[in-house]
Amino acid sequence: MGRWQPNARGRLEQAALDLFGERGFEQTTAAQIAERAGLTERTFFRHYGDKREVLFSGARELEEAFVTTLADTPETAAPMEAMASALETIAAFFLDSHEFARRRHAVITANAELRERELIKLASLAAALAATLRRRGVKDPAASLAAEAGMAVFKIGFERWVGGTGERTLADHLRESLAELRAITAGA
Amino acid sequence: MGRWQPNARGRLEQAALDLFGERGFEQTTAAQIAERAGLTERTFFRHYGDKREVLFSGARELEEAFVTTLADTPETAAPMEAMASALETIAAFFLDSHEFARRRHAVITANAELRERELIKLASLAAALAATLRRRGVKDPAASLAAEAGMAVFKIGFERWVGGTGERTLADHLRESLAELRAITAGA
DNA sequence: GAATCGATGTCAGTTGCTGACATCAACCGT
DNA sequence: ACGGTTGATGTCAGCAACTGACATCGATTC
Repeated sequence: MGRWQPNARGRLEQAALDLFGERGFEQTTAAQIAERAGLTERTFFRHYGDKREVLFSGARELEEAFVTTLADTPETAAPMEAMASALETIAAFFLDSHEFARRRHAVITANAELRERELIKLASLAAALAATLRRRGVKDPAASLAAEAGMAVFKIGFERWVGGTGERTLADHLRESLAELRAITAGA
Repeated sequence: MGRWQPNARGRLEQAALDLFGERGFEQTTAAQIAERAGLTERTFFRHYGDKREVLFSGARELEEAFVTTLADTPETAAPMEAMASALETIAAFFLDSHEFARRRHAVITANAELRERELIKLASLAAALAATLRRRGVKDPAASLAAEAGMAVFKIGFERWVGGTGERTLADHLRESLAELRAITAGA
């Protein structure tokens, strides 16, 4: 048996989500989160660069998976075809997490600072996707725009999925949003 | 003559942009900005909700102008036609401000917290535009997607304009980005 | 079994930000 | 002309986010 309880990060993230849900993000101090997890405030800040980051540990994995998937699509696919394929694959990661995503999303949308953090994670993801497209030979501004368009589809589709009952899958919502974007931009 | 020097906000914004440029955002304290403007830290926080906000006073006006312009396009225009027209009009606001925009953008891109703030301003703008489109009878998710697509075009076009020499106008870059988005999303 | 390591704890300090209250020129009504 | 009100600012005390320096002590390594 180790000197400390295992899975410190997991305990911190669970405690944070619970406390933010109970009394709100601003009304919760880092010391309170740490205390509920059986740790100290200083340890909290060793695991997370700031108080908000405790809700975004999954972002790195999502970005990696997204980039890998996009990079693995056939070179022959047009930029938005590749994005569509990547979106399809990524949606599978969220198949069993509707309830968790719902709780987390409720906390985030209730606070402006957390929305800011969410947006910069999406922007970072868009930048990584644009770089991947460029590596596939797509020129700018096409690469950046395809990445931003993909993020717009992901954002809107995700919001509608998380705001729904969970009966329709995320992949479903993403396909619908992409089709809608195509219809809208189809003008002369 | 008043009891105080006039244009406190203007002095604070100028001092902030200068100091952030000289020594960086994090290395500048709110008290230092206030001091250079001949005011106190407390007064700084009366004018701006937080330290970052001093760089974003123009966002409200931009959003208002954007929304007004979009609302004033003929009801017959399709969503992206209306967005394109609004982008065109908004570009005129930036005709003589390339140098200022360049300095400000350099400061913002150099700091993650400032990039976060910029992103949430754009998100707020997108939400306002989506609401305006809905008021024109556009359904969701089309309204949200058109707004997000418009913001993507604005973002990419603005970045390319601000990173250029200023010879090509912002309107120019926006038209190019929009055309590129249309080309990309035109797939089956 | 000694040396090292790594996750955690302790403590003191800086900065962002806020509430409560004071000041005093300008303005307003009589 | 004069008393009251207003509004932008100043002063001060305090909390919470975050950081650097150093200590602790099981576990691991040689």
